[in-house]
Amino acid sequence: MPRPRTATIRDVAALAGVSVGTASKALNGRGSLRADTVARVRLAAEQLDFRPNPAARSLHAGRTFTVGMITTDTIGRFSIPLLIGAEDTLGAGEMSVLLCDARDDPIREQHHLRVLLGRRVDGIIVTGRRAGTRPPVGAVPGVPVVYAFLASAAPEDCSVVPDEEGGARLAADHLLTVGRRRIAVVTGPEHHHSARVRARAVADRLAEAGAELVTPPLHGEWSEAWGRQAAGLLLARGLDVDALVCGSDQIARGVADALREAGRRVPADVALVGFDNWDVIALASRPPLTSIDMDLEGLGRAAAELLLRAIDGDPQPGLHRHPAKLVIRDSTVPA
Amino acid sequence: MPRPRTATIRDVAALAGVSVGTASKALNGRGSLRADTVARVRLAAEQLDFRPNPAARSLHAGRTFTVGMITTDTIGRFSIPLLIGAEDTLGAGEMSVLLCDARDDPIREQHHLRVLLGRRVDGIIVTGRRAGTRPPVGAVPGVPVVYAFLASAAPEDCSVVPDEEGGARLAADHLLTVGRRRIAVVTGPEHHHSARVRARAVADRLAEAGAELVTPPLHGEWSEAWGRQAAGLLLARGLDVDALVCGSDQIARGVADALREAGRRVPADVALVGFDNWDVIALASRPPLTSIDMDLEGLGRAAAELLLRAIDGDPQPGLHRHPAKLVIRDSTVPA
DNA sequence: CTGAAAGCGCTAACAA
DNA sequence: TTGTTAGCGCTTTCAG
Repeated sequence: MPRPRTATIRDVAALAGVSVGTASKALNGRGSLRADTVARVRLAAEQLDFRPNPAARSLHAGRTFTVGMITTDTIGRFSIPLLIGAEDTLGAGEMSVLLCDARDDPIREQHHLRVLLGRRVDGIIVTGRRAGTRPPVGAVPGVPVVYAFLASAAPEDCSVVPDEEGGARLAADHLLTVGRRRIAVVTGPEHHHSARVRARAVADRLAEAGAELVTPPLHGEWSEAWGRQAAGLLLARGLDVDALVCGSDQIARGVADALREAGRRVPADVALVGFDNWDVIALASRPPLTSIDMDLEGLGRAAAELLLRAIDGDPQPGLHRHPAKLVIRDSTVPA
Repeated sequence: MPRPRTATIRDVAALAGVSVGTASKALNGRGSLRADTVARVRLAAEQLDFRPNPAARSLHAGRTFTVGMITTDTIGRFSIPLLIGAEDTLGAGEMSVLLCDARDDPIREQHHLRVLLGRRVDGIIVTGRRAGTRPPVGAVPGVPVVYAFLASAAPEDCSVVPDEEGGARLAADHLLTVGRRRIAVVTGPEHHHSARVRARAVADRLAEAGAELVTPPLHGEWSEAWGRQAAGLLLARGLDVDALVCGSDQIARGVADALREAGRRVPADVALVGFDNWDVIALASRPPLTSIDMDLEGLGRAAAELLLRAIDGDPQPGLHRHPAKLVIRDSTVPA
């Protein structure tokens, strides 16, 4: 099945009546050529729909104009927006993205890393499911690596992470602004970095405003079921709470359901802020959830930009925080 | 920033004390060489961590061992599992995947197509958000294309789609098996291909069993809100229904919530089957949803296999249906 | 201003 | 059994 041979620069040169060298210069704007020569070559290239063979180009340039993206997060909820953002800014240049899914398996990750290096990618973006930090990928001689969403444990590596603390402060801020003072936190497992960081940030922000959490953070799973259970706990204790900051939209939605079923009104009696701004959850909730959006797509773009700079010889090592945004919906401010 | 030059085959040959041609043969098992020569070359390659330069290999072979995957579905809920499946089987060989996100924009799609062809990919997988068929991508001279999840409108193209009809029949079958006879359908928009196909398949299966739908399919949005609304409608009409097949898990979850809040028990009074087996929804529902799983990851693998065959000169044109699976949970069979 | 030729790293004829 | 060489498509000196 011989693919119709794509036009080579020799074909272009022949059609334009020049040598290959001249054709190359004309197409790349190198050297100095007569204007009409350039025009003739350009025309010939156009007619033949000439596309330079990237293999040949790479062979010469020592670059592949390709970056690898290796993700640990099989589920994809977090890596997808990241990937989209990264692909967007990389594709805007002439970079393409090689995708690898390591499925949370260090062996597979190492395998993919070798494959990517074998393919001579110009750079690598590493991402994965939520966690505080991760061990750096192995030795990658001369190929820049940017960690996105979760940071490398090596502080000199380049990492871009969501500003979870800032996001949590935004949530607290917002609740204070709408007049709430008796605030509690319902979040994920205590051993989970995000859960701890966000809870503490809320507490800190309240402290700055002269308030404090009504009760220590309630830790559980990242699930609606835990949200329902936590709401039950709070109600059973008879706590006087007028707002909750939840560690995820799923938790917030569970809380909303349980409160409604217990006859409490959201937000009239209790205002609710979620985290992640995961539309499927936040919009389906009754009422729709105010939520903190980590702007993962923007984070992906930022990671891609850092990688491009590193590839261009201008690395920006260290930890970069990407700001979160507050998205206001009915669970704090009724329509 | 000169990357530490990776070892070339010349280095290997020099270290092993042979010519490059011999080294090449030794490494690729070509020609006939003395065993100890082969061993010596292999050892040298090992020591130098030699990786053949793919650009050079491509230049010679006229292949890139790369396939493009171009997705229209920005949201990613459907394309992600597909992508994972495809990446899995492609990566198992020596193929890598170039990812492109067209964001549901024909212009971007065309752009990415040109980029992929410019990169001389060996094949292309096209996927996108749910719909019946889509216009074939433009002329792709000699590069095999497989459409996954949604079919090309051109019947001679190779497409792999979920067997939605079979899935819907599974749902009906299951309800009949657990003794339900008064069955209705709540699904997505009437103009939506999947909604129509699934509803009709349920009706057909019931007809085969000598039953019929209690009421014509209820069409609405693919949302929980519509599920709640539809349940309200059914209750208001006082219909005697003992099971519902829903067009999506979201609809099913909305139905479940509304039924519960109206005092009906699921599944004791009304059994519920969803569609998509989207764990976030199906598991969070009260009760967890029995659902039809389209096995998108398997579908992605199937698409990749078809593409590999086409690349190897053995194309399988036409429409291929990938079977769906029934996943039983509490909404039809209580724990 | 243009052409000829070398070379990027590798494979595959062909010679030895 | 091994070495030599041409050539994949392109860019880039270096001559002309």
